[in-house]
Amino acid sequence: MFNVHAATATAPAVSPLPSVPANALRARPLATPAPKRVDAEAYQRASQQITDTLAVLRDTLAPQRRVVHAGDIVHSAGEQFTHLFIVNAGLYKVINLTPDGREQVVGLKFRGDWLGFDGIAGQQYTCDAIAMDTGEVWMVRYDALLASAARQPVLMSLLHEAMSREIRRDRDSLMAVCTLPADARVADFLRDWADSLARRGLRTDQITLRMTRAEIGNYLGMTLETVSRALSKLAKQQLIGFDGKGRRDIRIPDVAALTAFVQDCVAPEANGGVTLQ
Amino acid sequence: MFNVHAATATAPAVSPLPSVPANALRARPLATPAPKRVDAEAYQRASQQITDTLAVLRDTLAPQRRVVHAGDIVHSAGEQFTHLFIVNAGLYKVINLTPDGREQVVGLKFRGDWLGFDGIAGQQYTCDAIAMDTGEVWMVRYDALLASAARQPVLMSLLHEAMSREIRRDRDSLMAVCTLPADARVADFLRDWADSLARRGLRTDQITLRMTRAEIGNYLGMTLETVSRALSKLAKQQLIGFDGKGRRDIRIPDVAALTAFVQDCVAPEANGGVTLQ
DNA sequence: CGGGCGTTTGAATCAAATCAATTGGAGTGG
DNA sequence: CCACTCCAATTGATTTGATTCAAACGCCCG
Repeated sequence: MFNVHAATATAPAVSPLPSVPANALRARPLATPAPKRVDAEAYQRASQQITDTLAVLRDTLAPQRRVVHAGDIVHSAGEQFTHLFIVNAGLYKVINLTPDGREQVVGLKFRGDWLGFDGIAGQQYTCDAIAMDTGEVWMVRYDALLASAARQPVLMSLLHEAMSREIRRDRDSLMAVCTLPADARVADFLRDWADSLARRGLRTDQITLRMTRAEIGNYLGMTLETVSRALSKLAKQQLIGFDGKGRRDIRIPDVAALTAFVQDCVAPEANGGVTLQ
Repeated sequence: MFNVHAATATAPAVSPLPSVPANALRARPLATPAPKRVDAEAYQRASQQITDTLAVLRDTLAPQRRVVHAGDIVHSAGEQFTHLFIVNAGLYKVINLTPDGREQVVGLKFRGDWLGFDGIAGQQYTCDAIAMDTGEVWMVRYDALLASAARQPVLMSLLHEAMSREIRRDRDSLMAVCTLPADARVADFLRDWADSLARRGLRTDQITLRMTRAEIGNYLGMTLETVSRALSKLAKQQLIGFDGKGRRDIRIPDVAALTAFVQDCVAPEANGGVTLQ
């Protein structure tokens, strides 16, 4: 893990394509600490956008609503693909399975996310989607969705954007697993969770993980002991705090500090920060 | 890495949903060595399907063709999203970037794959797609594609299936990185590559990696030295062989043996195989 | 022929997994 | 209410797999 070797060690190769230089993005200065108010506005906008999107879907599709409780299976691997599911409320884990018996949490879904995209290609779902809490999903027959979308282009856009976002997010997960050490991965996981909540207009200073350490570890590619140690370390540095009786309620006083911690793991000497071990 | 702790340690929770039991798929016997002829037929069918799909896309979209050479940039992160790209020939790497400067190969694309899905959501690409060899991509304006697809539903299906496949594949990558030790990951990488070739009607006993060890390692989340060691180990066990002058032409006498090697890494004692170290 | 790059291989080090012991709640039943 | 069990979580000791550091080799190309 934590590979420092360069990835793109290929020849410069003058490109005939009408595109910006390969390293246009890399050339920009690192660390982009945007002002806090802008973030707050952006989050509020994102939250409103999710609400609006759900309203459109509800009004144009009149989806079948289904209330779920912790442990309920929304769809499972091997099952015939018929529906896509839109998360209106609750929290869901997506579990992938391999023929040889390995299984892993490969995604977590919140309000506004969709479930079941993996089923489109092969006519059957290739993973389990399980509710981790009481919630509500909207069921939409895929063929009905296509029919509606043919008449209402906005529906098609929403669908494509949701799939596109999922592809992006999966890639980010892969990157986190491949390029961050265990501590940073846990920190990034919490940061990401808080961010997901923020973009849905929820408070981020207090999050409730509805997962065991084993599940978190499975998601992040490490053992439960390593997760526990990482959390303890973050707590010792005051980056997180444990609230309530159990150790699943986590307080995040400053999300930006978590981000900084991740940064520091990536480039320890770059930042002038004191590495208080 | 190589987490053995159970992921789904949640309460059984009787589900009101009309779905198969959670562990219906897991209960089935492991190891599914399908007869070889069936595989060959399936591969041929897959190959024909890709060819047919490309023919449909060519005929209905009349896409702009673009010849590329090794190192050419198909699209790059930050660039305005306008086109999707369909790979007609060649091999491409997809490189993801983070604001803090990390970069990673997050995907490899072959004939029939699409490029650029990540750009749909935010109106700009979030990664670089770079040709690793001479090839040809077909450029399709996204808005034009939507317009055509509105009239030709088959186009829409092809698009959605391609996106769905990508989501699946990304999840499988994540699983390989999270649940397999380094040696197995390299073996799985080669097996997957051979499989990709086979499904495109190409020979699999002889593959040419157009990547450095550093790039392979970056893709698989390990260092170049570890990749090299893993390859040497596989070669020592006759699972692969080095052809030609350089060490990038790899001969795979028996793809099934590679699969068995991966299996054996996952469940060493389960299989009655002799663990010839 | 010599320099540069990619690759291999060995030895030392380190981060994370494994093994093991203990703590702490939540739930159950006397 | 308390004793009991069960499971999640923490923490420590040890092992191990992968990284890091280092050296050498082979190939391509000027």
